[in-house]
Amino acid sequence: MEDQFENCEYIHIHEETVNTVKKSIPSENKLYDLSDLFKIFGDKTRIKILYALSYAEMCVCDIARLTEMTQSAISHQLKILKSSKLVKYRKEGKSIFYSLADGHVETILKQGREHIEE
Amino acid sequence: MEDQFENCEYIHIHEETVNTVKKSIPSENKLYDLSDLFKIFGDKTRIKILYALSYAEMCVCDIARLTEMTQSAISHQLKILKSSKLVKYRKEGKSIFYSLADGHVETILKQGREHIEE
DNA sequence: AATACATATGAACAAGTATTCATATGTAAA
DNA sequence: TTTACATATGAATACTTGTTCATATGTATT
Repeated sequence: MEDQFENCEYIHIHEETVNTVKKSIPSENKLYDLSDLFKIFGDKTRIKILYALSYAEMCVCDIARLTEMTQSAISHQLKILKSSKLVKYRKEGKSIFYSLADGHVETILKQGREHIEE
Repeated sequence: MEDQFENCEYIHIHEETVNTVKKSIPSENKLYDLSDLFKIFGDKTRIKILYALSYAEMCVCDIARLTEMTQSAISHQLKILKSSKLVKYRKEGKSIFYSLADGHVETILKQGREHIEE
């Protein structure tokens, strides 16, 4: 990683901009957590699950059939969605019903959709 | 992909839910585009670039130094951010100044941050 | 035209990840 | 306490992707 700036002349006007911005951006840890969160949304299967749950709570098998994917695949994905607190669940007999954890999910989906639909 | 529902008994109450939800969720193409968009946010380097540009327009070299990464890496990432219309740019002499393309970026970042900070 | 700076790009490698398959765990009914 | 259903999980594979390295293109200055 040495000489990483070999292409850049840093005796110029933007020196100050870099320093100011460097102080303003969130910490490394926060950026890490943020990108981790958005990674979750970066998969078609998970997006589909999240959209589905925005309309109704559903059990694993329902989601499997809706998405036409295997029960195993959905279960793996739900585990990821659970661990990032995007979905919550409740047990009822043999079934487990999943639903969205909070309103941020829908807001994020909405903003994303607005962006691509322009 | 045969027998993908072998674990599920579909002679039960949720039949109707599945059908209703199936009609409500966005099309495959839209889900694909959406997940593609969020993939962009799912990388620490790109998140950092987006945050940086939310404070000031910057040239490639400035961003490289700010992030302490190579010019090449940043250039590759900017290409991705350009092609998904998250950043725009203007030329000035030898430099190219990048900035955020629209307000959605900041809204999405803000929502994400709210989610992880709870 | 030649030089120097700023940015872009292609190929290759390393690291991460979504799905499948087989199987395990949990839960209720008989 | 068997049996059947619902969900979870570990390992393996195939696929994707971020960075590096080397080099190319673009742009101004001399």
